Amino acid sequence: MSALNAAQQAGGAVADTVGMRRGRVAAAAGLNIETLRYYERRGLLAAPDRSPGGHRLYPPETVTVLRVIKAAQRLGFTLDEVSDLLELGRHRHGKRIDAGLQQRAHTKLVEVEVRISDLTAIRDNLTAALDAGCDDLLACASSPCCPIPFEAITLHPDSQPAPAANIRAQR
Amino acid sequence: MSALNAAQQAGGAVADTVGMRRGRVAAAAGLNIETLRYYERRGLLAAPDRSPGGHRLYPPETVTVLRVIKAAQRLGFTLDEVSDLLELGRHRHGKRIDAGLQQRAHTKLVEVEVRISDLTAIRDNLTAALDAGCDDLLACASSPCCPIPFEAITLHPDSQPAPAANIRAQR
DNA sequence: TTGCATCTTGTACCCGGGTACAGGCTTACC
DNA sequence: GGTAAGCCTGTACCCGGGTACAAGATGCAA
Repeated sequence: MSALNAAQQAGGAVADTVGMRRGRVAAAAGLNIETLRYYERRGLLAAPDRSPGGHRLYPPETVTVLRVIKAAQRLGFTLDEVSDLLELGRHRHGKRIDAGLQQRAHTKLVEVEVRISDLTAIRDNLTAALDAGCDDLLACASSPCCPIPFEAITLHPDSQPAPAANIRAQR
Repeated sequence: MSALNAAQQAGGAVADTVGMRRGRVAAAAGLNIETLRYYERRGLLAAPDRSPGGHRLYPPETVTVLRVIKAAQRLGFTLDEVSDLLELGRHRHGKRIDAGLQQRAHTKLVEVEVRISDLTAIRDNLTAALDAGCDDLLACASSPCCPIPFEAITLHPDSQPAPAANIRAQR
């Protein structure tokens, strides 16, 4: 990278190859500018070269890296996991020691499937409550004919998943 | 509530009807003690009567209320929504002004269904990546044969859901 | 009456994933 | 060479749902 940027600064003909500053990269990847600095702090994004005045100058591939990070997040990986995954990709070439992405994707797949079946159960309960015409949670809790499984829910707290059926807006 | 507790304190014969203290209620409902105080702060749990020394004395129904809160959370409602729902139940009796639980359950059901279809898409992508033998995210991003839809993911950030495929342990 | 469990309060911290802001410096363009 | 946009740093704050802790008071049983 630094060799590349040095060459670019020496013979910089095309604007894009000199290096992009934060704002441009963020706009190209559809992210908030601050997010770049945040990813750098978290170790997801390598610290880029700097201009003589100290401004970050990113190579164009950075946009791809950011897209990959977002894609992996979409697949359910946390930023820590994404960080591992990228690191793994970097060191994998030549020596294939661990199972890497394949193995982790499989683990994640199982988690996602659990989450889906959990949400499906929730959906069924909501549907049942609608069909039964439930109108008051407190009344339901003491009515034997309400289909909401209050006991099942509170007596088996271990199976309690993230209460994340709620949708957050885009960030 | 306070009338009830006053009556209990006056004629208190059975131990349970005098009022339960935080620890007992929390244990009975399977919650951390601090959670009771937290729910009181959030307005989910009415402030109970106190002993002469200032200790909270909860009526036994409180355990049911807590179970209901947990059940509603499990159905995907946030604590703010649960709070509304309980309030709604309290004021609904006699005058049926708004659609209440039915309407909100329906709204929530739609949200849950969106979340399920979203997770299903994620699952399909993970499966496809496994089947294709993807090994390196960065390499995949520039390979036309990788099934992970990097563009779809990054070009339509509006459809981006909560990155909540990850499972948190029980709380 | 003593001793210990349980309670009281306020306040701070945890998680993950960012976002915002102030005060000063650099860069780009005219 | 002037001016505005953009960037630099550190630090604090946001969301939701809790959890932890310290110092002191109360409650209950032996």
